[in-house]
Amino acid sequence: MLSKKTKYGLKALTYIARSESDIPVQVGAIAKHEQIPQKFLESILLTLRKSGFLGSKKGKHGGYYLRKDPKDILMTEVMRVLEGPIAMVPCVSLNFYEKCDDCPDEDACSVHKLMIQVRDSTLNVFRNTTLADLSSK
Amino acid sequence: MLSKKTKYGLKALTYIARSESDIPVQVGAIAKHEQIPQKFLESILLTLRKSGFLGSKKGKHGGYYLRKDPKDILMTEVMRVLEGPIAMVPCVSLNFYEKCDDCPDEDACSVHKLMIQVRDSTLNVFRNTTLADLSSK
DNA sequence: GTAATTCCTATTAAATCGATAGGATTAATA
DNA sequence: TATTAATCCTATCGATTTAATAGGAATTAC
Repeated sequence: MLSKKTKYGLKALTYIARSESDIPVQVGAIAKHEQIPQKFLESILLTLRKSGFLGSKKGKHGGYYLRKDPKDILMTEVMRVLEGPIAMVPCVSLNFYEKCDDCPDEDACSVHKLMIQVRDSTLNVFRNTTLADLSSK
Repeated sequence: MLSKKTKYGLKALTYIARSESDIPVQVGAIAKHEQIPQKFLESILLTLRKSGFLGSKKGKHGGYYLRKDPKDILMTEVMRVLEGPIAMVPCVSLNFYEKCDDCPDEDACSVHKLMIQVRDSTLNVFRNTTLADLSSK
């Protein structure tokens, strides 16, 4: 299941990308239009800022803005920050690899083989989708 | 993340498929060879039996056996029984559809669009993989 | 200096997951 | 028929994760 965090994060990024104006977008506005609990959204945007997708301006008339062109923001990057590993099992993860406790031989493991395929097909989607694709109608 | 339940279930099915003999395979044997807690595995095999993948024989010399040829057991079916919906969000699920509470218009939702693509690419893998593929070395 | 906003940390309630416990039922076989 | 060995069934538990809330500190526009 996709976490609410990721869902909200993607919606917020899309919202900001669609706004296009120079003035920063406020959390309150996003929360209202996308029906997201404001305090929860605050923490999500904070993560997105700390990982370099967003910039922020504090104080009155503050808010968030994109630090890169939407077409340069890949879903692989966003998903890894919000949702974590793209792979369904750590033993096939490219960025978060961990060996299985059980499983003496990965190459003989049927689950391993299957999950590599799933990982690759999902990666293929995320690698070929940018925030610009999401925010175009 | 893939649940342990699914992981163990897939390993168990593979183990049974590889055994090939006519005598039923016992939970204890699977648990031992695949390093799965036996009581947990019992409950998983029970689900797989109730959903028609496995048959069982009770009492001494009892155990589990496949009810279909491995090449006729699709990953789509197995995954739905063990892991639940293949889609990452209910609003793009073919078999477990639910409308989002928020999201007035699915077609305008960026998450929706993305998750349809992920669902389709994952489905493509599961539809083209059978237990026979998993159990072949 | 006041109002509005982001920033930060901690906490909580609920749900899910992985595993365990304890026996009831069934069947082979000595 | 008694014993043993296996599946079957229900309930429960502890740990983890998730989604959300709380409360204020820091910063900035005006």
